[in-house]
Amino acid sequence: MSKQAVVDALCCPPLSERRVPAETAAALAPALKALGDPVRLQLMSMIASAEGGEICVCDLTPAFDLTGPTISHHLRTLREAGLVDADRRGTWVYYRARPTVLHQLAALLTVVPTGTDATPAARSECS
Amino acid sequence: MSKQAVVDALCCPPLSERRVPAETAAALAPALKALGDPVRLQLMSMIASAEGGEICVCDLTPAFDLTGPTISHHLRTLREAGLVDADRRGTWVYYRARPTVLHQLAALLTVVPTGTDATPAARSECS
DNA sequence: TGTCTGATTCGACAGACGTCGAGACAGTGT
DNA sequence: ACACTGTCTCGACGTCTGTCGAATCAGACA
Repeated sequence: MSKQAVVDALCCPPLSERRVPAETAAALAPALKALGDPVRLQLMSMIASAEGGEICVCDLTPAFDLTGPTISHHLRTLREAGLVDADRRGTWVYYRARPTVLHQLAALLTVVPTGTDATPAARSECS
Repeated sequence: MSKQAVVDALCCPPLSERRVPAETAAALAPALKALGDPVRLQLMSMIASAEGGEICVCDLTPAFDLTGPTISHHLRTLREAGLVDADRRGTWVYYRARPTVLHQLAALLTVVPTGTDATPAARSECS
């Protein structure tokens, strides 16, 4: 995952503070795109809000009116966007959120009060 | 724009605090999808960070290696997602950011420290 | 080993998306 | 009225996406 490495290396000036450079846009857009589907947004939320920090695919699949392969496809998309991580434990596969990219997106979308001045309060911590 | 009304009416429990309901996901996903393209992410940033709060299409178009119609198409997508507003003033058309949806997205993507507890500091103001 | 269950991959299909060129529309200025 | 400039709409194109059923892979357990 070389793209993942790029995402990890970038950091988070709010979108409304200065123009986001092409490379940052290219690196972060795939994560936004991955969350830009209602099913994946719910999946992401279920994973991120899961008790114990992880959730089994077997709990994810029945929550939607979709087939197993389709859910699997959406989970793969989230995985490739660097938003979640999976690991198999015995028969079941568990998914866990990766907060790093989520942090970056939240910081990017933070709106500073007025157009041009830099407000430090708007900056969330970033690796 | 009935979808826009829905977006405006919704509000912002962080994605990682509790599972986002299907209706919220359906309402917010289009905005994330709209930002999930590198060109549109840069356009959004240029608009949101513009001096005076607005920017002319004639300043947007030459910043990309794309034709006018293509930029126009992307701007329409942002407009339909409720992220920007346009108005024509004489020959030129100016675009302005709508912070409401951006606020909601930032709040949604905010990651609360540990899986289950609600942290009030993570909540940004929301109309 | 064989079989069963859970999850992923593969192949296919309809629909959506990003891009372009050509044409239409809106305002300005002659 | 006419021409010019800036922006948008339309139609077309190849590509990507979401979905499914069928097949495959990974472990568990007889």
